[in-house]
Amino acid sequence: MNTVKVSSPYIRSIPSMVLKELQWAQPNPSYSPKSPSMLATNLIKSYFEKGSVKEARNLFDEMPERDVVAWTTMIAGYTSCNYDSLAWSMFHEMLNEGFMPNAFTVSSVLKACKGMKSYSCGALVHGLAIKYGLMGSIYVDNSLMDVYATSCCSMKEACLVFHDVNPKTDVSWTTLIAGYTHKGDGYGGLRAFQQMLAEGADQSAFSFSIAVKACALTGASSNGVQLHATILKHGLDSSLPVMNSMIDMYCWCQCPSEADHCFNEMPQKDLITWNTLIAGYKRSNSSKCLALFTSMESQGFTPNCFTFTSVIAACADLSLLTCGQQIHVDILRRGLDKNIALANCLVDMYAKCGSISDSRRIFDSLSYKDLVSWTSMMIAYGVHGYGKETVKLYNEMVRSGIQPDRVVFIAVLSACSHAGLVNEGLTYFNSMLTDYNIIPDQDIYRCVVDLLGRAGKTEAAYELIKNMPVDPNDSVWGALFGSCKAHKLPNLGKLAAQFILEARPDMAKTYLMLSNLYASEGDWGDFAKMRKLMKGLGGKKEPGCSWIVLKNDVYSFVVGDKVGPQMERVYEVLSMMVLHMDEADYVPDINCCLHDPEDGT
DNA sequence: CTAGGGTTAG
Repeated sequence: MNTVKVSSPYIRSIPSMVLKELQWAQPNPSYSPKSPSMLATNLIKSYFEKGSVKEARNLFDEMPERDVVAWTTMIAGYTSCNYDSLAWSMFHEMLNEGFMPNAFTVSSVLKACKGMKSYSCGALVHGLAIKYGLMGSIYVDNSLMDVYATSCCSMKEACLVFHDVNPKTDVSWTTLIAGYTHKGDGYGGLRAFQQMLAEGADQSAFSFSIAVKACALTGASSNGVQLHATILKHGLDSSLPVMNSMIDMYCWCQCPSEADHCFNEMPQKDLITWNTLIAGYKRSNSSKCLALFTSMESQGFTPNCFTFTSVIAACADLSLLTCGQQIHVDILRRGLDKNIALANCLVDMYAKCGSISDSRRIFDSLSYKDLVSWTSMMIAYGVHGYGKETVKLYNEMVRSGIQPDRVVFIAVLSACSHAGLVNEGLTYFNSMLTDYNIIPDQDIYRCVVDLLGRAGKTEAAYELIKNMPVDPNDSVWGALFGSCKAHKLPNLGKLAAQFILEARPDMAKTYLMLSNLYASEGDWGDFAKMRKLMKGLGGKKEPGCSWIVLKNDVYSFVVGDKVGPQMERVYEVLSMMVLHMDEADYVPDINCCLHDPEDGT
């Protein structure tokens, strides 16, 4: 017999080209299918590999006989295409039809549990793995650890599993380190990495890249520098993930020249290399972020959603509306506008560049809005002073079934405080505590103190501070100080200022306001003391600046600017504005202005 | 025949 029997009902959905391949392969004597479904199983796998999920499913549905391998292929295939819940229901169906899962099946379905971040699914499979005697398979153990690390808030469960893995492989260690690191616990990740070294486990590019990521999270470069040396010693600097991680670490640890050095020395780069450095510079030097973006295409790299989110955020930081609009066009041209994270970033950019109607247009165009979309739009309204709109949006969001988080409450509370919606704000604060069990942190307290303080309820704000479960930080006291200043409560103000200066002795603004307060009371001794302390800070305080974009150039101004292009014209316009202010009987409050008493500016 | 870990945004 030299042809494949094609009478099986499931074979008809196989494309004729593939059939030819199969017929050609058949005479090969080494080819001996172990089960009747093997051909179909291999095809299912290749369908998944090229993303043809529907075709894979059709073929599976038409198989007259399915074995555990076919089922496992379906489960693993769905997961590899990010259809984790479909993988999970496949597993259910398989059990219902009486099949016994093997180690392959269990590790595949555990990967689906990880994708769903489902602790309960993971625990259920854990139980089944014990029942079927599959614990002890290194694949099962490692993937179970991974599920627990991803789905539990602590690493306790993952560590319990890890403890019993024997022998531990570099995969086990990498999974453990990644568990801590992905939770944001850089020191936990580093501790696990050190333990791994102490136990003499094999080191790989995998474990190094995640360990370097852990260093990035700690924000201190000392560990990272040591790792860098070890990586060079092991010759692992040829691994892109390792070096990309290294660039990221140097950026997070404020070592831009080291990040540049790694970047320039890399003989090969990928898109992630570029994106990592671009994202790093977005946080420290937005102009350089834009410059890198401009040069990446000439080096043969095509920007993606990651690139654009950084670049759009850089435009937002620099308030470059025209630049942001041009890049937005680029995003539309490349069809990336459906990416939700990027769209959220655009909402933020337009708001920061003063074009709130564009923010709203993008927000409305989203077919699916996530928590960040709602938050971005609420913050956009908030900074523009549209408190009522923020509150409206909050209510809409809750109605649409999205659970607000800490950041949402910061947005709502600060919007309420700027719009004078005291009672609404307090209602949301209570709802946050009782309906959503969010433990208020310093930022939330600052918002509530500000809410009360702006409304003139300074004493109530002070009472709240006194009853805080943790020691209030300088920004909480700062909110109270602002209220004391606005509502002329010098004694409480002095108290608040003392607390601020205790935590932040570098706050020039606070010394100034405090000295003005002493002056108004005729307390010239304390006045002089404050001025002296302030002078001691030297030029540490960065002056606030304004700027204007003309054509493609940004012109920025600070107080007392004497040189610069067309400065005479600037001062001309300035004096005209002062005239207008006088005409409108506007008396500016210069009490909070920073000025140098020496030269009278 | 079927299974595992790492890097970039928000």
